[in-house]
Formats: sequence, structure tokens, C-alpha cells
Amino acid sequence: MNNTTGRRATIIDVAKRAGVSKSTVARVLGGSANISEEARDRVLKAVAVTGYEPNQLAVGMRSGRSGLLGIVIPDITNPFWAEVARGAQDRAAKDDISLLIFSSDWDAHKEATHLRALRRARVDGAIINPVADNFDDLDRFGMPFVFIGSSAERFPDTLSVGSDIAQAVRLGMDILVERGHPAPALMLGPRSRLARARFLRSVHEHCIARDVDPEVLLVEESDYTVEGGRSAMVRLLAKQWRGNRAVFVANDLMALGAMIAVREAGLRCPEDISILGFDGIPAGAFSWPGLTTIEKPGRQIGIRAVECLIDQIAGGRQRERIYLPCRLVERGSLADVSASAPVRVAAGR
Amino acid sequence: MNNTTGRRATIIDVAKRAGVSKSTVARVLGGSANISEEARDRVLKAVAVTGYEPNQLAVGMRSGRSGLLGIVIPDITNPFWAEVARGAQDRAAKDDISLLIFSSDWDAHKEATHLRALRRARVDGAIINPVADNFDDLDRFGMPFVFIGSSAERFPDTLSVGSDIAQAVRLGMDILVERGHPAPALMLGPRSRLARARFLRSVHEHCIARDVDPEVLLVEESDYTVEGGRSAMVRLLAKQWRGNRAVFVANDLMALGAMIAVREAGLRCPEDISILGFDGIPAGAFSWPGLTTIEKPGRQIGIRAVECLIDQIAGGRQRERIYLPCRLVERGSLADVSASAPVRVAAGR
DNA sequence: TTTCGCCGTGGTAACGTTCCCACAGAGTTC
DNA sequence: GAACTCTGTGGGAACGTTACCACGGCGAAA
Repeated sequence: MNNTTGRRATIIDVAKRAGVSKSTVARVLGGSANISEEARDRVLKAVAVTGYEPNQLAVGMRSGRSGLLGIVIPDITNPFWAEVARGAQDRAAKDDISLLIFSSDWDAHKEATHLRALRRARVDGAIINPVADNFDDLDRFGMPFVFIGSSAERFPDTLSVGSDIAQAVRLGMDILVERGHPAPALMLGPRSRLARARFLRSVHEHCIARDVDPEVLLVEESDYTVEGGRSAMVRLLAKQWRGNRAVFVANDLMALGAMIAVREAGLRCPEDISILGFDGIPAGAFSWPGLTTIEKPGRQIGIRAVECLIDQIAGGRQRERIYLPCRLVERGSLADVSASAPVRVAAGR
Repeated sequence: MNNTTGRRATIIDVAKRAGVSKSTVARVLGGSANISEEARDRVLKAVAVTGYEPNQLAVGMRSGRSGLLGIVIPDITNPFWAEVARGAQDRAAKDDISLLIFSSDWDAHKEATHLRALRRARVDGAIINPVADNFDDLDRFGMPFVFIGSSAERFPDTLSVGSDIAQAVRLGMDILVERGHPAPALMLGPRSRLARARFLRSVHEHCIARDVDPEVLLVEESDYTVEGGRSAMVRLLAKQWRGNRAVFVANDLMALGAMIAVREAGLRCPEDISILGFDGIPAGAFSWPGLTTIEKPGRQIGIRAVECLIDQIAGGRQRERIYLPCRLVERGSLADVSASAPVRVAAGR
């Protein structure tokens, strides 16, 4: 079904075989109008015979469109970012665009290297979770771009896509109230993280709207790790902590650690202590009990970012900030101790 | 630090600015010998001033090297494959090569589409976890390639990189014996999977070497899912099963499910039943107890695959099959009931 | 002095497309 | 019947690079 010579067929080979000019071949393949039936047939046949595949390099060279998009995320091995990448991949594929993926490891130097690679590859645009605090000049990025993730927050006047933390917190607080936990303890990440402030602010807003004094809430903070969550939970358990005990944890890894600490203290989750996570990492489905959590829309973020990018490449530049809604994933770590609760919570997965 | 016109600087802009010919610029940038100090300085200065970045498209067009490698894996969202991709990414970056990543979802049609995209992009080579049972003709793949993963097993005469299942099984059986479980039950995947036969064969070999009748071993099989592992464990518990009870599970997800079933049966892991997994998925670190497992060398596979590919692009084509060793990850799911065991196993993570 | 080789450099032809202009012939309008 | 439009086609330039050849100048060998 193709030449044995090893050389790839070019548009000229196709043209010769079809007995037309390369212009005509290009028109047929480009789906242009005004082609005779006969010419179209002959070209299509010749394409099949030669096994011709257009050379994207040449196309890009001439048309200025490489058909490539770049994405720079912290780590493809991190399940959240893998979801983002996957969403971007799938959306790009719909438009016959291929994705160049890079992992920055939250390292500004690696990021710079990757951005250079993207520029050299002449990608049509880039999706970036920014690491560097300031880029030389955003306008001279050298290509259209979309920022993703909460670190994009630092750059006010750019197009960016992220998850809607305010909505996520509302979702979490609502379910906690509904289940009889109107004043949960809070387990937060390090102060340095941007998302932390947003999380805390949203909790406060929610409390005030419900006439609860936010200062009443127990708060612990730690690193976004299993170990961090475990130690924070130990500290929490040592405090005066009355009533229906529940914790709203700002990160799933920490929540998993907290769950371990509960067990180590001889307590049960969710019977003694309810835990609500935030992220939606896969491991939450395999813990015991399964972690009830709020899932960030990773895949949607990837999809939307590509769409924004495509729009931006085609038309004018927008400078919008897009927040995508999160989703509650109910598993077994949240007890229902509300007045209306049937009998007792079942510790399902 | 660059032109404000928006147009990207070309080698000609650099040449003009440096007052030399583009040939000289190319030689300087290509690191060729026989350049005067003066010319080199002027060129380097001009490059810095113009912000010149070589156009990879043009380079690829002319030199036949696109500087791109493709990788087609089942799903970037799957932690194992993400590891593979990450390894490939890092290794490729060392040679200034960018990676085009695609997810096939174990779908032959998607795979074909992705391979076409790779051909169009004129990648210098491809790393593929093959899905299709037979390709039209391996020699006419249209580019150098390396197969990865156990499904590569189906194609005898190709270069491939995968994990050493025989060594992994030896590792597992050895630790089981050492801990006082000379005849563990086996939990296998579906018969359709290639890895299953290799796993079972290796267990048999190990048994025979140790003078154990392999027929004595309890065997259950199921899907590679949490639910599958759970139901298989239920069936296993219903059997006559004496002595120090341990299960060697051929997949971590199943192992996690088995662990849940143990707990649901009112038994404890590892005190009543020991579980040894196989894969090394991250979720195994967060279960309770932590899952002791054998980790496949995902990252190494990616690294090695890229190295093979680079070799193959440069030199002759090899048709070797490379097996990379797995690693035991000790967490808390394996009890030590051997005679030499200190007192009792601690249920650590 | 002539010849040779080497060094450093410049010019030009590709690579495979797309874009644009030109042009022949058929049909339409006045 | 001349001028015009429309349809289908072909030809050539350009995109930015590298590979190759050519050439002048200089020192060394004959």
C-alpha cells in the first residue's frame, strides 16, 4: 500500500500519479470548492496508492501553523495534572492538533527551558501553569497562551482557567451543614499557598451568610502531604473539641493522613469523626472508608484551556478568568448526624 | 530584548545584524569548528539582541530531523503509564527532544489515528504500547519505533522494553518464603491477559525449584479492579485454607480490594491474612495497612525506551527484548510469621 | 616561485508545502 | 459579437533552515 523505496510520498508524487498539478492535489485535500469530480477521484486514488501523509513540518513552515500545542504542568505523574493533560489531549485531537507535554516540577528554570522548547517548536499556543513569579514580559511570550491552575491568580490581566474554589467550599459547607456539622474544624495548607487564602475567605463568607461566627471554627494547618494531615489531626484531637466532630480538609492527601490518625487514636471514621476532603485524587476511592471529597474539574480545565487557546489563536485576545465548578463525590467518610438522619450512618465505600 | 514587530527573528536577521552570512551563523550555532573568534562573538551577540530561536520546523524540513518523539500509551491518567511518560519526557529533554504524548484507551482505532498523527508530524521515532493485534506491516511503520509493556510480547521480532515479571515473581515468592509463607494463595487476572501466563509460569518455576508442588497453591482469578479483588478474596476465604494465610495478588488494585474484603470479613491484615501486591500504584501507600507490593519500573521503562529509540535512529536497527527489574516496596500488609520472627508483626504503614 | 592543502567564509540549492496570480474555456450579458 | 464573469486548473514564489560547493588568502612543502 505504499512505496518500498523508503522515501515518503510527497504531494508531487501524488500529483504525478494523478496526472494533475500539485495545486490541484492541495485543493482536493484542503477541501476547497471548484474541483471537478474526475480530478477529485484521481487525486484521492493516488493518495491511497502512495500512502501519502502531508508533512506537517512543511505545512507549518509555509502556513505558519504547526498544528502543535504545548502544555507545561508541574508533573504529569500527579493525578490531577494528568487529568488536565488528558482533557487537553482529547480536546486538541478533535481539531487534529497534537500536544507537546512538559513537566516543570515547580521549577522556574525548567519552566524557562520548556518554554524555549515550545517557541522553537513553533507551537501555535501554550497552556501553562506558571511557576515563575514574573516573566520578562507577558506580551512577549512569543505565542498565544492560557494560564491554568491557582498560581495563575498572580497574573491579573491574563486569560486563565481554574477551579472555582468559592463554589467548592460552598458545596462542602452545605453538605456538612446538611449532615449535621454546622461548625466543622478546618485543616488548611501552608500559608504560602494562594489557594489557602481563597479557601479560608470562602469559608468565612459562608459562615457569615449562615450567621455562624467563623472565629469559632477550629483551625489546623500543615503541608499538603499524608504525613502533614496525620500530624495536624493529632493536634486537632488534642484540642477541646465538642459536639459532632467533622473536619473539612483542604487537600485529599492530608485528608487521607487525617483518616489514619483517627484510626491510630482508636477512633472510627465516620462514626466518631467525619472527614471531608478536597481535590478528588484517585487514592481517595481506595481508602477505608472511601473518602468523601470535592473533586476539582481537572479534565474540564484541560478541555476548556484548549478551547480558549484555539479561540485566541483564531481571533482576538481575551483576558478573562474562567472558574470551573467542582463536584461532590460521596463515599463513606462523612456521617449523617442531622436530626432527619434515618438511624445511623452506614460505613460504605 | 527582542523585536517589537511581532515577527520572529530568523537566521538572516541574525546574519545581517552580525554582518556575516547565514552560513556562518549556522556554523556558530551548530557548534562547528573553524570559526574565527570575532565572527563567533558577533553572532552570539546578535542572537542575544534579536532573541533568535531556531525554527524547528525549518530545521526538520531541511535536515530530516524534527526533534520530536512520539509516545502512544493507553492512558496518561493511569499512574503507571504516567510514570513511563515522565521517564521518557525527562530522558528526551536531555537531548533537546520534545515528546508528543497520546492516549489510546486500549482502542485500536484511536491508536491508528495517533500513529497517523505521528507520521504527519514527522516524529523521529515512536514509543508504542501496541493495542492492535497486527499492524499491516511492522517494517512499514513509517518510522523507527520501540514497543513497551507486556502487550509487546505478541510481536516476536521487535525491539521492546518491559518489566521483568519472572524476576518480580521471584522477588515476591522469596519474601513470602522468608516471612514464613511458603505456599501463598494466588490471585490472578483474567485469562485473556498476556502477563497472567508469564506470572503463573514464573510461580511454578519458583515452586519447583523449592520443591513445592505448585498444584497445592490456592488460585482465584478476577478482573484487574478493586471490585474484582474484593470478590475474589470473598471466594478465597470460603475455601479450605489452613496455615499461615497469605495471598500473592497479581495487581495492586485487586490487592486493595482484597484488603477491603478481609476487613469486611472481620479479619485483620496482616495479622490474619497477609497480602502482597504487584504494580506499585501510588494508592497502595495510602491504604491501611500500607500495601506491600512489587513495583514495576515505569520510569525506567520510559527512559530506556527513549534511549533505545535514539540508538536506533542513529545506528542500525536492533531487535532485542529488554526486561527491566522490579523492586519490592515494603509497607505493612505482609506479616512475618517465620520461626526467626522477633515477636509479632507491627502493623505499620 | 609554484603547488598544494587548510582555514574561514559566502552563495545557492534544496526540503514539501501553501498562497497567489495567471490563464483557458465556457457561459452570460448587453 | 465584444466584454465580462465564473470555473477549473497550472505554475512559481516563499517559508527558514542545512548541506554542499566554491573561493580567496595564507602558510608549508616541493
